[in-house]
Amino acid sequence: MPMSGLQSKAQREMVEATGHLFQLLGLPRSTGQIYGFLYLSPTPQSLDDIVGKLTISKGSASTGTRHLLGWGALKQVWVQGERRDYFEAVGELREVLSRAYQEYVKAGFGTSGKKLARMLELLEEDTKSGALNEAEVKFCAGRLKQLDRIHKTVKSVAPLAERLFN
Amino acid sequence: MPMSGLQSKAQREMVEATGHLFQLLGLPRSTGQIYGFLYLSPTPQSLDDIVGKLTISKGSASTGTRHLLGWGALKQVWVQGERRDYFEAVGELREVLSRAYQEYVKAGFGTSGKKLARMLELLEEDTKSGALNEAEVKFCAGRLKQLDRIHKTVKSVAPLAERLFN
DNA sequence: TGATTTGTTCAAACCATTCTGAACAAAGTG
DNA sequence: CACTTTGTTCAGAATGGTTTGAACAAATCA
Repeated sequence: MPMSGLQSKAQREMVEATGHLFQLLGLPRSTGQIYGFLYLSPTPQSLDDIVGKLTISKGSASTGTRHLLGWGALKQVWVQGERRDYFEAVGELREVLSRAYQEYVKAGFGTSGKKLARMLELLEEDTKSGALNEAEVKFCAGRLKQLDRIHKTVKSVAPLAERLFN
Repeated sequence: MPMSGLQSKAQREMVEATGHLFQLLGLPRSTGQIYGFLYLSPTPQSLDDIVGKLTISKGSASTGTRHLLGWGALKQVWVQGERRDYFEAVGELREVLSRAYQEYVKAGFGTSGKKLARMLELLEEDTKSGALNEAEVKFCAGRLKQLDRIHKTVKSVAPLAERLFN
């Protein structure tokens, strides 16, 4: 019985949604659940709270929270007189997203640009090694060119997209 | 020994890149490989060509090509005097991406908007059922409001993004 | 100091998804 | 019609990644 500890239906829905979203992004579902839970938690929650409310293992909770902390999506708060760590979602979601954008999307474009350049080099090699004849090389060069145009086009929206978050 | 049949290094790199990309998007790697292979193939290729060049199973090749066909990323061409099906990547990548954008991104935003609305309803219920007290509801409402603002902001770029492809 | 609480780590279990390959269906050929 | 070629389907194997839980480390307490 997952999430058995969650009284609020809104919270349950949120946990489900963020879990699903993370999964879609290729990240651990449990990490998303943790974020969703904390995002709709009015008060800071401890590791054990998370374990209890979401009924996930301590291991998942621990790695998940550290992941999110590093990511800047969570912050640790110390509750007076309490020994354990408490977590809450950072309020400024725009900043979190902005950071994510920088790290993921922008970096991604950098590498894909490099990959394109690399492929043009390899095409050069293929010409010399005779792996492709002249016509074939020409065809491939055309296709790569097309990719490059699209790459540039999409890249051109980057500065605009950045302004959305900042 | 995967991809042993590919002479061209550029093609090999492309196959690897598209395979990786698809995987990242949560789609079958082999399907991506097929697309990459055909994208840099000057001539149409048959199922058996694909099986041979990429050393994937016939099953994967069959389902992959049908997937891509339905997706509009591939087209079938009939080579005269040949019985088997031949495939080639569609030249207009922008159209493919445009379609993908429509189907994935736009649809995704639709559902996430609904999810937000649903959560506000549930918050209502939580108030009545007493699952959350007044202060808690207020807090959650604020957070959901924030999500809604972000949602609207991102949505506002949609028409602009669409123009990129069209 | 020994006992307790709390967080981390990691090997093994688990789960979901893809891939394979063989059986099958459909269509073509002689 | 029997035989070949070609594509599809699907049950089971393989793979990749997450989750668990128990052992461990670190810190606090008495």
